[in-house]
Amino acid sequence: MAAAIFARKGVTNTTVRDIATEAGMLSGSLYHHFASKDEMLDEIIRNALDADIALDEALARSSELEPRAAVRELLHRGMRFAVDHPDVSAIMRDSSKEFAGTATYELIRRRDRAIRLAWTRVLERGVTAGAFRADLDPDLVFLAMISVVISFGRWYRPDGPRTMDQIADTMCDLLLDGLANPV
Amino acid sequence: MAAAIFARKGVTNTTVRDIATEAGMLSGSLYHHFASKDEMLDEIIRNALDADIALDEALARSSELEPRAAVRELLHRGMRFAVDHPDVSAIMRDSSKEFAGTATYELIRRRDRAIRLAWTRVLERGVTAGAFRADLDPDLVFLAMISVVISFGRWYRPDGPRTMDQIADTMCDLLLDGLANPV
Amino acid sequence: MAAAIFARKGVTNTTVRDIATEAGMLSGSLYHHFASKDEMLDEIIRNALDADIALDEALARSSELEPRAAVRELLHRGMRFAVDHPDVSAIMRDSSKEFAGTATYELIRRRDRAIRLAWTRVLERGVTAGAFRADLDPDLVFLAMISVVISFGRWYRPDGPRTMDQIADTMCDLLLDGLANPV
Amino acid sequence: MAAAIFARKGVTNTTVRDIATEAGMLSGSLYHHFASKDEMLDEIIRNALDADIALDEALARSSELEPRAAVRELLHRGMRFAVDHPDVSAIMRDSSKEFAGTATYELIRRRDRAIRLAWTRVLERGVTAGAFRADLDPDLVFLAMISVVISFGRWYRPDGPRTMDQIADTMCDLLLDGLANPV
DNA sequence: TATGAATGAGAATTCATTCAT
DNA sequence: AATGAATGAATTCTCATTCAT
Repeated sequence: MAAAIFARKGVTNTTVRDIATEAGMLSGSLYHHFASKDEMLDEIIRNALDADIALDEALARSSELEPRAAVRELLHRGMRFAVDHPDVSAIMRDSSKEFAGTATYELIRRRDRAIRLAWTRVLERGVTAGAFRADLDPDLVFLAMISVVISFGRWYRPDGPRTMDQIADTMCDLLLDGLANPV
Repeated sequence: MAAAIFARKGVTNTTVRDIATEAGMLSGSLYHHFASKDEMLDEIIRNALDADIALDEALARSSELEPRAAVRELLHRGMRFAVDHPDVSAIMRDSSKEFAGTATYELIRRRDRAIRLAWTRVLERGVTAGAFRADLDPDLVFLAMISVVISFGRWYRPDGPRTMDQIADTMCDLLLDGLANPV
Repeated sequence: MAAAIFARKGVTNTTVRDIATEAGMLSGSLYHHFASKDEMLDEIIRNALDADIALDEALARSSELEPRAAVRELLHRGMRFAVDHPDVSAIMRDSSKEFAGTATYELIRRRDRAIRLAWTRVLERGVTAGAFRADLDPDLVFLAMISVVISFGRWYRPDGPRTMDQIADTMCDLLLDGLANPV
Repeated sequence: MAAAIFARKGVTNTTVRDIATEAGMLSGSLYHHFASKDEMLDEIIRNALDADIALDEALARSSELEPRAAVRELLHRGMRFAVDHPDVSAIMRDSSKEFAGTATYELIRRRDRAIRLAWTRVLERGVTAGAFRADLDPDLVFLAMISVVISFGRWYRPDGPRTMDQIADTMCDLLLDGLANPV
């Protein structure tokens, strides 16, 4: 509820009164449920990320999938999060600068690191296995892929013409095999 | 000067006093030079975009490059803008929600449309010429590529180990030919 | 409360802090009760005028009084308003220029028109009935009488030596029969 | 020049920049001609009133006119001032509250007293001479007449259908002989 | 739990005034 | 004399937060 408003207007531009009105009460009443606006934000972010971070960290350790399938898995997972938590995705993508330096922000950075680690493992294993090209800087490959996932949340509409899975598949096709026809 | 602070802290979180202090004066003194905070932002965005939009609109009309070269050109152009105007890039990427509905925002949207049109033309011609795969939804290809360009501004550091051109080239290699080794 | 300060110092010269201090609170606290300084003024004016305008408009339509009695009635009514709403009278008389162009100002002009219409009807009927001189420009007669009513609010003191009714009666005597002794 | 702006917008609502712009210079440049905004106002008022006050004070002492003619003279004189000094009239009528307590304001009050004195003398002599009715409170007669003069400046337009002298004559007719037809 | 009144620390903006050039 | 940059105090308004009821 508050998450949706944070996502729509940005965290700073959302007033406590905005949230209270949406919740059908007065702004002072919110403080019976939350200690502060910051705590509301923190709870929203934490609820969405805690399970996700655990998963990412596990993923970085295990993952026995074949390289191409692993890439597909990671891309799907990334997009799935944006679909499951559209508000939190929007807040992290568009507003996180507004709370830089807070514990909440650190949580987001921890997740970013977990994701980077998981992807890096997958990309390394692909190269080692000969499935992936060795001439591409793996940092940049990661950045390209995560860019697609991050931006996905910006334009994806659940009621649009393509399902998330179709989109993820197409993006995988593009990233794995390229836009160009083989010569 | 103001642009850098807007970029670093977000537009709403930047106070007029922040800008004035950075400029070595008191907040009221700024109004000798600008009519309002909004006007300051508008001038910053407009200065950066006016020339760029003209270029994008021209590009959408002409461009006789061979498809692969055209994709390289567009990616370079996009990243070049982020390098030349890092603050404006950051503001547009992270803060534009904060001034949705203003004339300044409309300017940004106009540029977005010009860019989309230019890319779309290039991708269509590539498919027609047989250079690009016809099985990939061109909207999604565009979105993948623009995602890479947008996110590029988020992590690129001018004093980093790779030049912008190297990064752009690698991203083109990836997007054109794919991550996977041909079988 | 706010009305008295507006009346004493003028609207522009009254600060929100002035009003808040008088009300025993801080300036920001006023905004719990009013959306803006303008709204405060508007409510003050509107509360005083709404009923009065209705009355004036009714008066312009009906009124079957004998001409001399009708003039007395109008003069009494005008002065009565200044006595009942001394602050609003003062604001309208001395400060209305400060909010020219607002909806509040239009309300005042609407009342002015209603009053002029009511007076004009009375004066016309008096002339037709032969009770009033036909050689005096009725516009000027109206302006003379309304001038007396408007200025009345400037100097009348409720605790002064004469009651409002006495004053109104004297003014009627003067305006109806003149200062000079008949020859 | 400044007087016209003060008159139109009110003193407080007129900025030094408004005046400077009208004078074709920048606000700082005005201070080579005037020490302060207050001084500008003071000079404007003083220029108009100094001669007038002297005249009023002389009038209060001398004046050998016959009572009816004296009333006509005073009314004409009052309206003449409003015609000759429309801006100063407007400032005194509408804005003087804004500078209550200043030396400039005292000057205005001094003129008010001189005028009241002159009128009072005339009215007293008229009653003594049997030309004016003795049953009308002379304070109120004065207030009625000065009200007409003050308000005159509010609505008089030099390019209107009636000249000032015609208006003054009609007002004298009304005030001296009354609105009602003699019975 | 909820209300509604109040707080207090800013926020953007205005404006008379100063002053070096 | 005029400019243009800067000042600093004041103004309206916002908003997270508190607290008695």
